[in-house]
Amino acid sequence: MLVLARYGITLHGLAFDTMLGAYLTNPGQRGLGLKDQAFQRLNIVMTPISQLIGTGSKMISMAQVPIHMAADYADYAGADADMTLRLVKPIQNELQRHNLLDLYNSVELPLVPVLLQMEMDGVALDANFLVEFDKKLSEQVKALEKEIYTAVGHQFNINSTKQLGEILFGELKLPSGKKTKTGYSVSADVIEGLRGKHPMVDYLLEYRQLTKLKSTYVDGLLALMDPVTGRVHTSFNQTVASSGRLSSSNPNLQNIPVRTELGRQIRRAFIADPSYVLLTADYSQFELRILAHITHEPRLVEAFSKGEDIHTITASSLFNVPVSEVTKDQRRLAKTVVYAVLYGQSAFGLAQITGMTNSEASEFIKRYHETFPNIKHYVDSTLHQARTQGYVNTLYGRKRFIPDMHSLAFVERQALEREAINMPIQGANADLIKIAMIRIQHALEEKHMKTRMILQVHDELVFEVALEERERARKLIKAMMEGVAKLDVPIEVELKVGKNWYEAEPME
DNA sequence: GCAGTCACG
DNA sequence: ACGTACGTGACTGCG
Repeated sequence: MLVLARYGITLHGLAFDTMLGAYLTNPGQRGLGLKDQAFQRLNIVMTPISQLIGTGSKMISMAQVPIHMAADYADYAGADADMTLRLVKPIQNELQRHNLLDLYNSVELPLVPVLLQMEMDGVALDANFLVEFDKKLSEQVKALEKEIYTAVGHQFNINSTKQLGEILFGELKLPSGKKTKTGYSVSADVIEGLRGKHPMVDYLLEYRQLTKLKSTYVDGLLALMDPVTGRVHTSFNQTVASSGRLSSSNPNLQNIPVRTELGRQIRRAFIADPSYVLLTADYSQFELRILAHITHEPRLVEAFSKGEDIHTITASSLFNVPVSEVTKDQRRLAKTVVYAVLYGQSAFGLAQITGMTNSEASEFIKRYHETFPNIKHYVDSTLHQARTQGYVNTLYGRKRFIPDMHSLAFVERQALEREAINMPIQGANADLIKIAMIRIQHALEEKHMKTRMILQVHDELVFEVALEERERARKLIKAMMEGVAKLDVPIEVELKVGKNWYEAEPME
């Protein structure tokens, strides 16, 4: 559809997509492409495209194909069409057996043209800002390199984990901690523990942050920007994530920095066209609301229904203090505990990321389960389903298959159990936002509005809103996102608006 | 092409 | 004693 669109052809009436169908029957599986499916379902070995156009640096495009090979290409193209058609029935049948036809017909297939439009529209970037930011980062990186070399006494490749490990733990004899398969771990949490032990440590952490920003975000985005339109066009991948989420690539616009102030500056580069503004719409604590709905956990349902701050309530319970006396730190810790327990993290893991002791962590987890007893029941029944039926599913019937865990070692079994616990929640989140996206884009089209939906970041949608449509768009988006389904708890959406993604401020 | 690291929800 | 929260993608080094 994208290729045809480049030549002004709009494909209507998309009837079936074998890749999407195969994805729903087993979203954890690799090999959903035509060649793999033909082999799996029809036992036919198809010619790989690499046999015709080569691989790597020697790869050619269709336009460079020598004419004497035209017949081979005709065969190749014919096989693609033929096998695609032959796959439809078997995949349809399997969707039906798994009760996935509804999800397929009312969510995944209608989402295709929605994503297509988002990819084609793209997002406007402020190239001048990125170039200026790049200069600042380059200068700072250079200065940090110098400081690091001086502190160590000689030059080396700071980006090489091997060289860095040898210097930190060999040459400088700093206390080494974690190991990887190939040597010392030099990840940020390890380096963090070395603060104050050597002057290069602080420089190194800052160097890491700045080079990450420069290479992945500043240089990466500039390289992928269309120089004529000034926009970047991501790909939204619909058959990658085993939970039912989308993913984004080339560039990945679902991991633009937000957590640190410096990183967050990158969001200034994401702008709206003149006479437009950016509007972001975030589902507030969506996964927890879904958990409350699935488990009917009274304390959770009550808190959400009353519009209370869920993390403050949890903190009050965990620390046994009145709601009014919960500190910021307690609230933050409560939030960490909630997500840790929700996804099955161990006391050890919780202790690692929070800095508390193992016994404190296990005490928190215990109190959490006492406060919200239905959550334990959800975990137990989900694991039971995974073991007896071999799959878990979302409210909308999306399935993820969980292999038999019987004979597995403890660690592998635990990992699969956590995947099973997480999927119905993360997957329901994905189902719901997909439905909202379809409805919103249809409404925008129907009303002939200029506003366009341009990004999805798992529980957030970003729009480029025509100035004169601001109020209409706000109401429409809020109503459709919050009304996407009727749950046991209210669904709340927070809207922000601004001339760029960084400056977006609360509406209303 | 793998491993390590780090960015996001 | 071990290894330790789910789901992604991009960049760099290195063999």
